Amino acid sequence: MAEIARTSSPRRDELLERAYQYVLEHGLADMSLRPLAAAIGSSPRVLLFLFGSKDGLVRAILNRARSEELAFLASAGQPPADLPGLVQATWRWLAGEQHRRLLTLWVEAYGRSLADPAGPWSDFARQTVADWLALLAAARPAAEQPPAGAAADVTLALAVLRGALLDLLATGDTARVSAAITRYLDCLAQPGR
Amino acid sequence: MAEIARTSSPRRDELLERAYQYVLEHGLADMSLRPLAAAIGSSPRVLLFLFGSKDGLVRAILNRARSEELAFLASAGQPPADLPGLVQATWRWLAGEQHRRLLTLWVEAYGRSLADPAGPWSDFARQTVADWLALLAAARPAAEQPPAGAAADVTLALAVLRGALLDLLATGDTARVSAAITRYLDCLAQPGR
DNA sequence: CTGCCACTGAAACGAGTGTTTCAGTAGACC
DNA sequence: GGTCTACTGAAACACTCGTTTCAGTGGCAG
Repeated sequence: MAEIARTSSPRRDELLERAYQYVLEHGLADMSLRPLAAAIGSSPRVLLFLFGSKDGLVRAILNRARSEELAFLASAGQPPADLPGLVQATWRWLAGEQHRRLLTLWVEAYGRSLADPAGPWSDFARQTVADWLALLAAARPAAEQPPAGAAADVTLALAVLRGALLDLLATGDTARVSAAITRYLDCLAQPGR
Repeated sequence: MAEIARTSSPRRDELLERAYQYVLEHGLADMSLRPLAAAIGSSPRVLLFLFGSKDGLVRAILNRARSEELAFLASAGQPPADLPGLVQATWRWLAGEQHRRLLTLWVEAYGRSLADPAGPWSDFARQTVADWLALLAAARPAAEQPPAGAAADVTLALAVLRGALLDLLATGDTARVSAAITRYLDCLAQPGR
């Protein structure tokens, strides 16, 4: 009979946190229960008991990752800023060394989510696009900016940030990529349309 | 005794092409030899004989995908254009429905390559960044453009294209994402610095 | 003491994995 | 005909996988 996932419990929270750290270190792709359980001081039996199935565990880990992202988004939006300000703050966060592994996991999950629309990843990609667009769309509009074309501006800002992130994660060349962001901000600062 | 990979042969080329098509359809992540072999009219025995190992097969498939990308890059650079022209041509290619599956595979491989620097993917991410930067860097410079800052311009152009691609693959919203590209091109057309 | 509860250990199940062993077959070249 | 090369089929090997079964812990409430 299939195990039913516990919705929450101290032990579950603790093991989820450790599993999350383990996945940040080793990647999601070839994670499997026995090595993971051994590394975090548990057993496959218990993981299945607490999360229902491996897919349930993966979903929980992905949600854990997303919550870290959402925490930043909330803090970034808090003193309301205009679009350039948000882009700058977001890039500072994305480029931080301490977020490399989270963001690598993010790209991995994004890729799998696109390639395999079933599975525990399913809506991961669409969901994070929505999360980020929501943050940037909340930007305080510049005075002379007409609302028409705002969607394009926000989409462009998101594209710049994500594209730069891909480059940074592959090459580690912070200087070059940050210069590109600066160039984009110059562009935003231009007057007219 | 380990099988040695054939470097090339008619049969190998034929099976590689079919395996590539199969992977475009089903993704790389949970590809395995027996189902693949059955689908393309072969057997695990033969795939191992021709490609040496599963990793060898994956490497061959990834190279096959890269060669499709390189073919476009070569054609795109051929009548030398300036940066906006290249961006426009590249976006037309990226946004084409017929390239969706190739590009999805591309993102999946990119993610795995970042998460697992060993394995058959190893340098996939770094390599494609280099491929694309090379194309864009070959852009005919605008007359008044100083060479300083060219690297930033090229990196920004690449980031815009890749970020837009991520968005497009997840949402399928061609209109919104293409509008963002247009907005970027407007930006490029601005005079000054 | 008796239930109940969240949690755990050991072992097995059945299926699927990449890979190897052995034994071929079809065709070209001498 | 004989030999060589390219390719192939069937079966086994030695795993690992997610999951299940069964049999327990220790602690806390009544």
